[in-house]
Amino acid sequence: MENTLIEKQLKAAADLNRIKLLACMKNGEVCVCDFVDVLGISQPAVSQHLRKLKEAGIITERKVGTWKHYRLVEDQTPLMKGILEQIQPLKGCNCGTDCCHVGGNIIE
Amino acid sequence: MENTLIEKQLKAAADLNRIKLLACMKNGEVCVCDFVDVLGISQPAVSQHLRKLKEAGIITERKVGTWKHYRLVEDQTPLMKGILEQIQPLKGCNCGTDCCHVGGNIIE
DNA sequence: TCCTTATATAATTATTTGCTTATATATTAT
DNA sequence: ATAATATATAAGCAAATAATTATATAAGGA
Repeated sequence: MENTLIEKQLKAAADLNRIKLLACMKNGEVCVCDFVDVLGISQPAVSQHLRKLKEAGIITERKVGTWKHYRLVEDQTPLMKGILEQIQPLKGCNCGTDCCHVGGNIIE
Repeated sequence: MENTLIEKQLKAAADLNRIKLLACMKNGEVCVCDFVDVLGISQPAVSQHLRKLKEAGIITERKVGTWKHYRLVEDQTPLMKGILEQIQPLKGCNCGTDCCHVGGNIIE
């Protein structure tokens, strides 16, 4: 892996709020609205954090109606595999059966 | 490992100049004067980078006369073990037999 | 169609970070 | 003691980052 990608992924992960986002996503998909409560920051701030993680190739998204569900990509780089292993999953923030006040958070 | 330590170590590692410092130290000890040439930044800037790595518990130092030799700590956290594995050693920057214009860079 | 809801983008501001220059400290040599 | 060398710390500044508020876009329901 090149140093510039290493730097990009490290920078993306090196923020407490984004670490929490990753911790949430370890349990599965999460939608933006839920993150707002978890982090206590504004919705645009959450969107910007998610964009940074997405641009680093760490997460991906899926549109579900008006909502957007984010999740970790399956193929993590060796670097991110190691980092994600050290982040404890954070319960109670990911999409449940009534995520976004509708049902169904299963990836088709 | 706690999230705050994870964040501290990620932040310390998430900088291209500090990645290069770590890449140098993968080959062994390095002294501050050598880093200045490698990175093309001032001596105080190098000192500040090294301090950040030290405060994150990633590197340690050893005084040799007027000089200071820096090296990776032996006991890395699982997080740092994984990260360091992904950084390619950078040759030609670490202390050689005539490091700092004296001899002897062996750790006693 | 219009209104509401969920998210993204833009513009702005505040905070943090990384650099520089200047100065301080410590060790060695004269 | 004084001078020279290596490194650290302090102060100041510029660039990058993370937050906010305001606005835009897109989908769903009345």
